[in-house]
Amino acid sequence: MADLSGAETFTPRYREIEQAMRQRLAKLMPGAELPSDAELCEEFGVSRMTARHAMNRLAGDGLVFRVRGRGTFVGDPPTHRRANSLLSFSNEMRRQGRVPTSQVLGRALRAPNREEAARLRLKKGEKVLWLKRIRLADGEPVALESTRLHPATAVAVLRGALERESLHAVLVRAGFPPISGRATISAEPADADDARWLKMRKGGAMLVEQRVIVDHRGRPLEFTESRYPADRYALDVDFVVEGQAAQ
Amino acid sequence: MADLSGAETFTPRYREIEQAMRQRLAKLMPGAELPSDAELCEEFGVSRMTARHAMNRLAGDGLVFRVRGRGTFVGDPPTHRRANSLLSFSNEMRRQGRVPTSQVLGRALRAPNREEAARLRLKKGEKVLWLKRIRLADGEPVALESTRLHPATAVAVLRGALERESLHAVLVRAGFPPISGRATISAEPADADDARWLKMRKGGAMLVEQRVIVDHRGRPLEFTESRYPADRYALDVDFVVEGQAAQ
DNA sequence: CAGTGGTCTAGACCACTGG
DNA sequence: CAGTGGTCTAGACCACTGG
Repeated sequence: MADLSGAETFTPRYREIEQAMRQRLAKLMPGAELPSDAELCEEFGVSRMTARHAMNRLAGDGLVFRVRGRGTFVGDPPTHRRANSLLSFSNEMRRQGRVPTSQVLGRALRAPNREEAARLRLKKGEKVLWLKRIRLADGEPVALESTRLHPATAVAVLRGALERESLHAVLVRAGFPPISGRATISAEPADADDARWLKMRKGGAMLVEQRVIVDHRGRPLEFTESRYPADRYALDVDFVVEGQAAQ
Repeated sequence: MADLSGAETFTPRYREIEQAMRQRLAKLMPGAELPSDAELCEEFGVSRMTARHAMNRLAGDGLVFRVRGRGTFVGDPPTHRRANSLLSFSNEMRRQGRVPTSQVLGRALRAPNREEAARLRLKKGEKVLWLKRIRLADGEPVALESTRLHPATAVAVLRGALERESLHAVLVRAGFPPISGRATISAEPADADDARWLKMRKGGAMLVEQRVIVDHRGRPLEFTESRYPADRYALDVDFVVEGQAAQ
């Protein structure tokens, strides 16, 4: 049995250093000099490879930048590298001044297929909680959503009133706060299901988003496919041009 | 042993391994197993930390994934692009081990329409440099791109050999380095132009990306619409769940 | 010059997966 | 069980920056 919520206590040293530095960074000005690798080794009692591991992770996040021969410095203010933030459908619609509702088409605990097992990193024998919903804005159907959840969340989700409250709210309350994720966005022709539930023509263009959302330890919580009729939805993405970012 | 002969030619060992693996990856199926760290050490004659460095870079790019206790495997098909960090089309395709080419359909300096003037913040009387290209990967048409550039870039872009070099390379050389931007992603049915140039059925699903790219002062450099046939392209987006971001 | 980060070695122990 | 990737050590030489 996979205990997603369990007390998994091991934290690598580089992670501890990274977290300590994150806290320190919040109080410093951009451009301020940070301890050298050698100083970090001394302070945290680790070898240089371990200290570097921590600092290179922060550099990868854009929080610090490292200059050979000079040192390590606090990066630019976080408004520039503001990550794209995922709104729950409910919050997103409210922000647009529309009233979000959902219609639950199905909810069941069942055996995963190969893709579901891989995406959610299920162990052999674990089931997946499947959830299919229509998402509406002001009563108009805007998306058809298939969500597959890690079985650890099953009790909370099966009990939740998903017509009224957001899935993310249920997950947070159950102790599985979704933190970040990755989405793949593509286009597809509408299939019979799309046409039926979203009241559109079969073969019409759909925007399709598949996303995996993970918790604070990077463990997959949900794997969702959202299908939007082309004329009812679009996504905005901020980006940085490669090779022109910090350093 | 590291090559110490010439400073300008120095390539770290992990870089060499990384490049060698990139080439190998292009020929493998997603999910295929790759050499273990130990095997890479033997093959390339390096220590494990160096082999790991190379493979972890590939993992960071999503080209491979590593599973503790099992091994390292080829990642999902690479027609996906990390939308948060914008690669030039050319670099993106090269990273996937494909050969990028372009066919320029048109290039002209002309009066902007209302949207172009607004997006590029043109002053009254300023023209827009319009550029229409088919982007190909290994000879297969993958996108139809309409780019509108700020007139300041016109001289450089009109002179550039865009069949062979990337637009971004031309902009950088001309002193207009693209830094960041915002994209809006939607889906649309293919129109007659899409059908003609991309060799697809009219009305088929297209992934449509509109983006504005700005320079380091936030001034708009280009406004581009890219149209991808649904079955030949997808975008990846990393995100942070709202209200749960680290720090 | 002393100090910095970049690269690299040759080991080690660990948790984990599969047969 | 043997094999995997994750973590870590205690060294090393390097190119580079500044004073």
